[in-house]
Amino acid sequence: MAKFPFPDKDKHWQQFWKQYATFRHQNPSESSKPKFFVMDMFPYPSGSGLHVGHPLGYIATDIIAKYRKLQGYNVLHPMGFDSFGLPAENYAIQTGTHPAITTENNITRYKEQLEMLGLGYSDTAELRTSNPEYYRWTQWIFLKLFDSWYDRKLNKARPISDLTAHLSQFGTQNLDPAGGEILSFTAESWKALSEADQQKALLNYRLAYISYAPVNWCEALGTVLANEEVKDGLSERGGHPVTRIPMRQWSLRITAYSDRLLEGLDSLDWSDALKEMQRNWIGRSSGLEISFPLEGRAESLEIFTTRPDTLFGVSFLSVAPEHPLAASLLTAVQKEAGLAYIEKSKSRSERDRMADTKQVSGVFSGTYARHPFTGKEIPVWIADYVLAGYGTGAVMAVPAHDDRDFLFANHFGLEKKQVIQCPENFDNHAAAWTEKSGKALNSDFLNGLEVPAAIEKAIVEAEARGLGKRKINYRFRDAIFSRQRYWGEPIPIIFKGDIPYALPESELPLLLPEVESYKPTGTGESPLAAIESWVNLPDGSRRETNTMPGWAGSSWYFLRYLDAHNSKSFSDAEKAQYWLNVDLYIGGTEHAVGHLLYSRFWTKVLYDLGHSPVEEPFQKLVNQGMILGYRYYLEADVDNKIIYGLKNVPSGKATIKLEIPQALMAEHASFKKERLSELLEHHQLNPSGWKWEAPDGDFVETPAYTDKMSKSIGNVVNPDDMCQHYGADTFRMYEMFLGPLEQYKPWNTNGITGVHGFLKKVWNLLHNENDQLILTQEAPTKEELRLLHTLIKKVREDIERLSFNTSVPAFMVFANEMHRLACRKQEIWNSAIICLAPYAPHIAEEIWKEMGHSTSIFTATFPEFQAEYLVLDEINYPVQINGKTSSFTLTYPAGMDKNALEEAVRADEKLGEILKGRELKKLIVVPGRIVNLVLEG
RNA sequence: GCCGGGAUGGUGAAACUGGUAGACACGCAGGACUUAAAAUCCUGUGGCCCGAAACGGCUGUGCGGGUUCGAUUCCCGCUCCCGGUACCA
Repeated sequence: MAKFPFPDKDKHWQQFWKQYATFRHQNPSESSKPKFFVMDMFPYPSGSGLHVGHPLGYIATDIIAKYRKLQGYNVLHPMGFDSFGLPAENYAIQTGTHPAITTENNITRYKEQLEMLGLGYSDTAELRTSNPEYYRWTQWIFLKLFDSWYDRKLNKARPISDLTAHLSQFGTQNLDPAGGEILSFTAESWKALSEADQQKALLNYRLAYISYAPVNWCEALGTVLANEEVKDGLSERGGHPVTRIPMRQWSLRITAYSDRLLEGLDSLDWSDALKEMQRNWIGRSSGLEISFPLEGRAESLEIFTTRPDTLFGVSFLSVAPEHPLAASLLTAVQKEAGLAYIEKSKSRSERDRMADTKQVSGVFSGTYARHPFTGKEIPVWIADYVLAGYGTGAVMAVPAHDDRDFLFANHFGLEKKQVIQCPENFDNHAAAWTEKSGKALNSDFLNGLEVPAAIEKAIVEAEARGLGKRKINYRFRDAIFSRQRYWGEPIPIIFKGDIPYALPESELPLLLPEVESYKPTGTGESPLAAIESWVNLPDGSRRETNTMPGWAGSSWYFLRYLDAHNSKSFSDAEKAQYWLNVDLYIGGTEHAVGHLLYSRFWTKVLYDLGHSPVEEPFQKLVNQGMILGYRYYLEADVDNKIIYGLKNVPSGKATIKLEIPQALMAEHASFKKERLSELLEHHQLNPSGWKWEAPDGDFVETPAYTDKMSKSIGNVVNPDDMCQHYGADTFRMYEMFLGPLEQYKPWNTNGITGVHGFLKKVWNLLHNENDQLILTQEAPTKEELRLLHTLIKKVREDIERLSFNTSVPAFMVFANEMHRLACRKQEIWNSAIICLAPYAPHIAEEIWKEMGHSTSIFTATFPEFQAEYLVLDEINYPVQINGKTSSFTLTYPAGMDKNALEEAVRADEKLGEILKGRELKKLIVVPGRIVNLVLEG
């Protein structure tokens, strides 16, 4: 028998591809082929390397890239590294190793692993975000954001110079910029402002602006923490308390793009789930903003509601404790209780407030407002279920038609007035009728209208009477764009006094300076602040010491892939025109509302400013599922006497459950038992030296739980081992075979032998005992050709719809059939090996070479993969069933008429026998296979 | 709570537009080769029933209904699981 030479040969082909740059893309000027741009969400190179979960998406993009190449496309399939980030910085704090060194080592390791899997990337496109040649352009884009404002009239971003020109000519007249405060100037008053005041005003409109936002401050560590570093209000490292304190921050005005980010989703080929996540995150809701005049005061209280149809059911107003008017609303009688409540709300962390959402709390302010329509007195309450940050920070409460208001009214015994008809069987004493259906009643001019019509009418009426206006609110907030950290892109800004100025483009890249210590400064500023010589400039101005957040570099990297070494521009316009947008992007759902929203935002800004030919970066996006690791537990009933270490143990028997490491599952039962006793002791459940003894002397293995693979859980399966043992091709195919790409699935190494066996079977069929390829020049039979074309069709269709898992069985069936027929015909196998190449590139290359080719299989184009091959037509085929006429779709190769097809079916040996002399009533055929056949009688 | 997705043998799963449910693989059982093992190959394998066997019958895609000549697929009502999100007015 032939000796299957894998994985031994893997390295050879990986070297070969590298040497000949097989997977390097061609620039538009060098190629007349159609383009295909496919990419993965690039990794952060962590210290622990890849586990078997990571490559899932990488293998999928690699298969489609190789397939497109064989199809004749100019393929760009790049890989890069998101190399700024916290772990390397934290490691630097602990060990003093420069993050650049750690990062470099990790990238080296990642690249080795990626190469080991036979993944073919375009070498000239590789990038890393921490490279100055890269972050130079990240800084450049930041400056573009800083130098832009959003014109809501034209619905696009424009240079600040346009704004200043308008201001000095017309003031704020005819101007509708997205901004923080609404400012108003005449041309004269604008020109009269000092330079500093003008700059301050402009900061209100820039797409990158300064704000004061709360950060996670940890006093004990003397540093600001990222959200991921805070667990349950304590720092992840050390477990010190964390408080929220406001700090000067850069923010990006992403909210200006809310509507365009929403609308853009419609044109994208993304999953509904993902689009929905982004929609929810943006959280657009339209309604009415209306003012309630306050009794005996000049001010009014502005509230926002999405249910203006229930206006006549208002029984009180609620304002957030942080509302600017909250304290001033308190009358003398209510002052003490009210202030105490406001104080208490302040001290409660956001987390605490969220934790007990079921708890109703609030206090009456003593003040009344007047209902804008009825003039009725409405009490004003202060309640922490109202969020200061959303809408106006004040709401109208309609207990009969809102759950929260209902609970609140119940708790404080406030009035509930029904204004929307609810079904008869609905008990409106037990709950609020919150459905947006039913007719309005007790509602003056709204009576009799259905909810949607009533909403509309109420808004129109409020606007007509000058009481309020239609308003759209977003849950979405502007994106905070600074980190008080070292290992990130320096922000290219200089402060003169407290006014920020852009660093001149000629001074980019602003290099990240060396620091003596990576430790936080203790003041909350980044370690950069400690470098006096860097921060202070000769003219007395100071540099910004914040750095950019992790998502800065990843928001535009797809643009850099096209032109990774351009030192003149961030990406060449001609190349961008040719390559964009990305045809397929594969990555995890964890980036659904972060990276994917930010990169859409940046792309839109660049598009508005004329730097990007497309408005949406990623046309088609697929979320690959995660590969999970198993967690094993042993479960046993034990006597509660001996487990007093556990809390809340019920009397009598109790069940304990202990997690045990994966490696242990393979061990002998008696060893496991011993080990369980050890674990019990380790967990101090058995301090009295009791020996494990379950009633039947045994324990129960619970069904395995699955969880993310992580080093700390110890359920990581390493791709290196898999590749060493079975070879990269087996591993690649097995990862695909495991199940649908999008699905979450546990890794189970057991099945891998099936895929391995298939590849060996192919090899053994084609080689003799002396490892020589034995192919014959015989003409293939009809059956062999049919099997081959079934395979080609299946592989094509599956890859086109990204269903890689169903292609693998097609290969197996084909191999089994060829084995059965002992088919070693050159004509058949030449094509079959090309089909196999995207999945098992190493084996395909080896056989290809043995067939006498001197160049890579991937430099070939395969006509059978091209569009015009196997074009199918359809006809409607009417049939009589039980006297009724139905029609069925008949699919057949182009150029073949119905009669010819039926003839062909009848000509089939077996079918001919069955069909002889009978009428064909129904026939459903796909090429090569009859799906359904109904005969008379 | 709300939004999205899902449930098919012992296991991972397939079935593309409603058309032979369970392809393919793992596992298991039996067999061939072998002194033996490994490797390789062959056969069987949803459940139940009849039968010496070939053949055959019934049943079966989470549960209950419906549409249809025909439903894993479409519709209505449930149960459970997974993911996202949450005092967003």
